[in-house]
Amino acid sequence: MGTVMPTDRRIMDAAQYLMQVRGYNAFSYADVAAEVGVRKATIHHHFPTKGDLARAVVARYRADTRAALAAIDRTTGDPRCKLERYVALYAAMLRDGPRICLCGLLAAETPTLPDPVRAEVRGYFREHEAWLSRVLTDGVAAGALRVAGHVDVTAQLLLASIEGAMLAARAHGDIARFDLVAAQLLATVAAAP
Amino acid sequence: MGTVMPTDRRIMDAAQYLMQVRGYNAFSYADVAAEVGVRKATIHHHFPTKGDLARAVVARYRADTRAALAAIDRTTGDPRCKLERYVALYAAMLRDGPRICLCGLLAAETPTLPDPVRAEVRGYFREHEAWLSRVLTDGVAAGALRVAGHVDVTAQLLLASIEGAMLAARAHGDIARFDLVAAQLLATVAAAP
DNA sequence: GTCTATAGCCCGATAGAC
DNA sequence: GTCTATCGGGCTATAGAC
Repeated sequence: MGTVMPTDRRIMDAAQYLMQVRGYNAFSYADVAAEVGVRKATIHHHFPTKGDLARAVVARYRADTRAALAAIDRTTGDPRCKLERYVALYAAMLRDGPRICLCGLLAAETPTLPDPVRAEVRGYFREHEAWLSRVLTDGVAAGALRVAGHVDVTAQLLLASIEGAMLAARAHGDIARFDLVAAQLLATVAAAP
Repeated sequence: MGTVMPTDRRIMDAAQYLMQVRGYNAFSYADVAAEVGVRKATIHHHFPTKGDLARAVVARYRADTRAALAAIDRTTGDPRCKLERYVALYAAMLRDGPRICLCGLLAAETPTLPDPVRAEVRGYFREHEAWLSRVLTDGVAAGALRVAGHVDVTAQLLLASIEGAMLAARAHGDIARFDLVAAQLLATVAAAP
């Protein structure tokens, strides 16, 4: 039957959840240990320092979302459809508990992060902006999208607005706001021609 | 000659700076005390708990920005000019040290905030969205602005995008990105007719 | 209103038995 | 690889002298 999930994966799952809810500075080894059902020392065995744990979690998060982008590319060729699926990734996250984008939250905490974690977060932003930029470029070339201004800046605007919309939804305690704002964003910034 | 600034104001100034850099969960009474040049007990005398201090700081921040919005309304009647000045408020904050919008950062930390602080942050978002909504409504009525879709949602989009652009600038360690993205935002979402 | 001193707790991290 | 036990330190908050 189903294989038991290894301890280091269960630790990362718990740590990711806690970080998406509370951020880097407000979760502890004790929190993770309680969630997983092991002792703090066990976590230190797998991830010696808190920075090590956070770095591993963000690196896996990047890899997971990279795979999600590849899946989108494989599934559809329509640029507007790609952007809608991209937004849907974040909407699903919001709907599944009080979580927001891990890298959006960590971006806010940038000045307090260990250097390796900061580097991973920066990589996330670069990577997603590059993917969005490519989708926009293809869409414009194919005549499927209308973009005003530079494509690269528009890609940055898309990511920033999505991250900001998650923040605002959290501030209001109203997840539905994200869907409304994101829909308006796509309609305005990457409009049909 | 110049009056000496009262201790409680100096405490709030230091606390606000630290909160805009590190957030609620990563600043301490010891940090504030060191910055102000008093002992921790002195801060507890003026603000008994950390939640009291944070609430007072956010309430003052709201009042300050409310005054800034009123100043914009007094200075110009042109809606596009108002929006540009609004963005300039945030750009000035970013340029003046590693700070971002206090309420954007606290929004990310929402689940860990004391209730009164959370309420103040929520009030900030409501208030600014309402002001933006009014500017957009006036601009559309006067034929000075072109807004696609609902005005209220567009106002929410504007605020969310600005907050998100500050996050992205922080993640990249590149303040200049904010100005580019914000300019593109205004040109696209609240375009000239 | 500011200070010294300290309580009581939680933190990240380590040592060493099993 | 997981445990018990603990270290050293920072945290919020309080008591009480001046």
